[in-house]
Amino acid sequence: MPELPEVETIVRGLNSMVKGLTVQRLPHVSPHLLKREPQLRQLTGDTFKLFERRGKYIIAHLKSGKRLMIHLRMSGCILVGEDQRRRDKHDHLEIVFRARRRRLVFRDVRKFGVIQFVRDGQQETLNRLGVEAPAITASQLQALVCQSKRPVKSLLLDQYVIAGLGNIYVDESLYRSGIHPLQAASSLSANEIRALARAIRQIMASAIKNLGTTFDSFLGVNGETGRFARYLKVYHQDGSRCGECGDIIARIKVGGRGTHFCPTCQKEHRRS
DNA sequence: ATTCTCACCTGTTAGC
DNA sequence: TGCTAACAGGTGAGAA
Repeated sequence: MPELPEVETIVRGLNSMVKGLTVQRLPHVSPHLLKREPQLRQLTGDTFKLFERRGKYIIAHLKSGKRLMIHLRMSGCILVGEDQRRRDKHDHLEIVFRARRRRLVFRDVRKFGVIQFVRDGQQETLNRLGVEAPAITASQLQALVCQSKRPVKSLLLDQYVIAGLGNIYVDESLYRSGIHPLQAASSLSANEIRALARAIRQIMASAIKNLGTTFDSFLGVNGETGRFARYLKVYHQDGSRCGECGDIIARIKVGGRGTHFCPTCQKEHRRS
């Protein structure tokens, strides 16, 4: 499940492998992508000028002035290669470039991924996204948590509050800062807010450096796996022992999502 | 207004 | 052994 570090890894790969290339043809565009973006074939003849990331969105700037927005959701991945790979049943978009026999494939087992041109509605979504997770400061986080009684985990997952965090990195950030996922956001102490902001920045930086986390399916554009999985302390570690205290990592549901934490290191408390 | 729940989708896994 | 049912999860629409 690509979160910010995985998307950042892909964007860097695209800037190194696809930037400057012109689309020659689209040998394959799946109906379900066309349903979301009927104009997708307009990519033909256009040139990718630059790729950037906002939260978990990939934004491709085209020579025509159009911008293409890609969200990988659960299982989307982008693969770039030279060879004539045979088409996988989960490939939904195939782009062949004019130069260098290069081709790009968008593969998405669960079909949640979205590719569409940026129009007013999409621009509005981008505008509303919260502060970029790798850059969040304690004072920014303070201003965000004090307004909400939601469980801190739910708040951190809200892309319009903080952009880029998903289930893996939220669980890891809360563990590193010793905060219980169900703790009400507005009840966090000043120390906890400082620790949480620092944990988010550190974990984002480390995960980006390690090319993301491959838990089951994430791949970079070259097909390489992320290396951050080896540093996971709680995510999908339920039943194992906490590296700090030896207690058993627990798993609960928060906002409908699997949530992993150490019952000893992350205690819920009444107020700040 | 804010927050929660569910649908979307399909490969994997648990359970009978 | 073989099958079915539950599960995973990011987001947005609709409900509470």
